[in-house]
Amino acid sequence: MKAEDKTLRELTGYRLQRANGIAMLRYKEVFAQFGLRRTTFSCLSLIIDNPGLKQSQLGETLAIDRPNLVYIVDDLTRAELIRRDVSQQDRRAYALHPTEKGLVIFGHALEAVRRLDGTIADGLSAKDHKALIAALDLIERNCATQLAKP
Amino acid sequence: MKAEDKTLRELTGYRLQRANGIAMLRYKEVFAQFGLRRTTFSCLSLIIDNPGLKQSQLGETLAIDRPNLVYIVDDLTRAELIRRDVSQQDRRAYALHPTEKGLVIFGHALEAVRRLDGTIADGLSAKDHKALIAALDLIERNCATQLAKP
DNA sequence: TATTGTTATACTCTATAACTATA
DNA sequence: TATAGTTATAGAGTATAACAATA
Repeated sequence: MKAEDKTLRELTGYRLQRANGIAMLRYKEVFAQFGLRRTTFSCLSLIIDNPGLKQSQLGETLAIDRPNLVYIVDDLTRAELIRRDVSQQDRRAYALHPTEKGLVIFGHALEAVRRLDGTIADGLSAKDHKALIAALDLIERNCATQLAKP
Repeated sequence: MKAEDKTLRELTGYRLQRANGIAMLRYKEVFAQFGLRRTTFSCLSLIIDNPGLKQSQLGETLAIDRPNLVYIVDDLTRAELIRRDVSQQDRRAYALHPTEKGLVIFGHALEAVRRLDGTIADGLSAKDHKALIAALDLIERNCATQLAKP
């Protein structure tokens, strides 16, 4: 027998968290099929879109603290999906580049993720889907400015 | 200099995860003001809405595995927000009830969470907000049925 | 001095297997 | 045998402080 969550159901944050929680389980399954996790998938995508990227830029874009990137980048490097070259401009930093293998695997993973993306939003009209994305962006902006205040 | 996330931006899951991630940081701040965490807040809410609830029912409703509930319920009990009475019908189970203190603290926390709920959705019309909730529910249902298949 | 990446560490949430006591 | 709750443990993601090398 399930319990009533009527108080919680009135809260936008609760709905957001529930939808995100269960959706991420589905994405996790897909990522795993390619030896990836959510974080390694996102980082690989960014490195492909921005070859030569530094870890600090990766972290800034994805809101991942620098210490936590170390393991993620190690993971991608061990899997030979990216290589780390010492930056010519700044010998403290690494320039991250995708390998051939990284490009191929990411291509397949992205295809599968896009398929999943379609199924989780199945039943939403194009217009409603656009409104959903706009609403999520608004929430992100509202929360970011509120966090930035102090 | 931030990196381009143009590939990721096309993905519904990425938008959902970003919005949820940053929103949960805001909720976390509010919960902390009342000595709560996201999970203890949700559980306390359910126990108040369903006095006498068993842990197994809590877990079923919130999709929290039974082992993980032990610490959550311990936490609420230590804080004297709930009490655990051995169930009369089934001596293996505990009937969970809010204490007076639990009711008062939850009341204040709920008020603050509702205020935050308003601010994170600030800029959404009532109609758009309703559409957002409907879209999140649809995603949750789509993902649940897909997970249930196997 | 400030920044890049690193190490060490800790907290939260989640996940599985194996146990106990009741049913 | 099945269920309620527990213990132990491990995997993820996230967070802070302190350090070396470089700018």
